Amino acid sequence: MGMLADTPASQLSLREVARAAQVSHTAPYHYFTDRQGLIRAVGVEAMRRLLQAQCAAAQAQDAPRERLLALGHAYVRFAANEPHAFALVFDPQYCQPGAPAEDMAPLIADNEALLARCVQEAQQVGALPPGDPEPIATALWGTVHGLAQLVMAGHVPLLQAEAALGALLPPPVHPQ
Amino acid sequence: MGMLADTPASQLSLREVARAAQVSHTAPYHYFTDRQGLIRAVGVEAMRRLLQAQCAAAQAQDAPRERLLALGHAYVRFAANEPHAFALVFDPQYCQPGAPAEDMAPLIADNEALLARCVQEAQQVGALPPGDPEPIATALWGTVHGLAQLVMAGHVPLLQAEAALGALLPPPVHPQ
DNA sequence: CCGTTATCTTTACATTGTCAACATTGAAAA
DNA sequence: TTTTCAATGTTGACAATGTAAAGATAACGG
Repeated sequence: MGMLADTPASQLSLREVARAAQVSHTAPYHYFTDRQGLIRAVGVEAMRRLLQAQCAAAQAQDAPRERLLALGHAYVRFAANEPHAFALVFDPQYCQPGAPAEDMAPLIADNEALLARCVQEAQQVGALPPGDPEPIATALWGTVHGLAQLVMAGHVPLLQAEAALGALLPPPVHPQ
Repeated sequence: MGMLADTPASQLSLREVARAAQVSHTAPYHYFTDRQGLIRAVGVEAMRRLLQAQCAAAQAQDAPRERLLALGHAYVRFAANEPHAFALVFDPQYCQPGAPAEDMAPLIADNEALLARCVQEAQQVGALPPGDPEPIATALWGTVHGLAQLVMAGHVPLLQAEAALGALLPPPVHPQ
C-alpha cells in the first residue's frame, strides 16, 4: 500500500484517496490518526523535496551571489511546478510552525541554516550589505516566498518573478 | 439582512452563517449563487479594506522612501491583524486573478497603480536604483507579500518582519 | 384584483469525516 | 503445534455539509 504518490490537491478527501487506493473508506485510519494526519504527512514529504531542490541548486553554483540567486530560483520554481505541495508546506492549518510535526522541524531548521550560510557568504563577498545577517535573510526569504505565492496565485507570471528576483539583489556589477 | 459583518474564517459553512443570521440554512442562496459566491464577496470586501489601509498609510508620509516603507508596513500589518481576510484576498481558490470578480478587478488595478507611483517617486529621489520600475515593484510586492504570509503562518514574528522590511530597502543614508 | 418579485422555509439527497464493531492474517510466544 | 496478538482491513452507522427543488409569505405596481 504505497499511496501518497498522487497528492493532487490539498483538499483531497480521505474517501477519495481510499478509493484511489482501491481500499475501503476507513482503511487510511490505520495509517493516519486523522485527515490532518494524512495531509501533514504529505506536507512533510513536500518540504523534503523543496529543501532538496534548494540544496541541489545551491551546490551547482560557485559564486556566492549566483548561489543566492539559484536558491531563490529553486524556491520559486518549486512553488510554480508543485503549487499544491508548496502551499501545503506553509499552510498553518496543517503544518503550524508553533508545534511542527516531529519530522518537519529538522527540515525547517536545515532550510534556515542553508539560507543563513548563503547570506553570510554573499556578505563576505560584498554582494550583500554588511551587518546583522538575520534581517537580511528574513527579507530575502520574504521576497522569494512572496514571489512564489504571487506566481502560484497567478498574479505574476513566472518569468516576471524571476526577473524581479535578479533586479532586487544588488545590481550584478562588481563594485570596481 | 446585513450579515457579512462577522466573517470569522475562510472556511465557514453556509449553514453556520445562516444560523448566525437566525435564518434557515438555504436563505443565503437568495443572495449568493454559491458558497464560493459568499466567500468571494467577503474577499472583495477584505481587498477594499487592504487597499484603503495602504492609501491611508501612504498619504501620511511625505518623503518617498518613508512612504514606500509605510506602504509595506500597512500591508504586513493588515495581514497580521486580519489574517483570514488577507488570506482570502489572495486565495486563488476563491479570487483567481485570471478572471477576477467584477468588483475585485478595479481594486487590484488601483493597488498596483499605487505601488507603481510610490516606486517611481522613490526612484526619482534616489531611494531606489534607477531603471525599469516594473521588476522593482514586483520584487517589493513579493517582499511584503512574503513577509505578510510568513507572519501569518507564524514563521516570523511581526517585529522581525518589520525590521527586515527596513533592512532591505537601501540603507536610510542619503548618498552624500 | 392579479401577477411578479424578493425573501425565506421545508424537505430531500449525495458526500464527507469519524467512530464502533467485527473480520482476516501472519508472526511471535507458549 | 497451538495460542495470542498486533497489523491491516471491512461493514455499517452518525452528524454535518453543500446543493437542489418546491412551495410559502409578503410587498407592490399594473
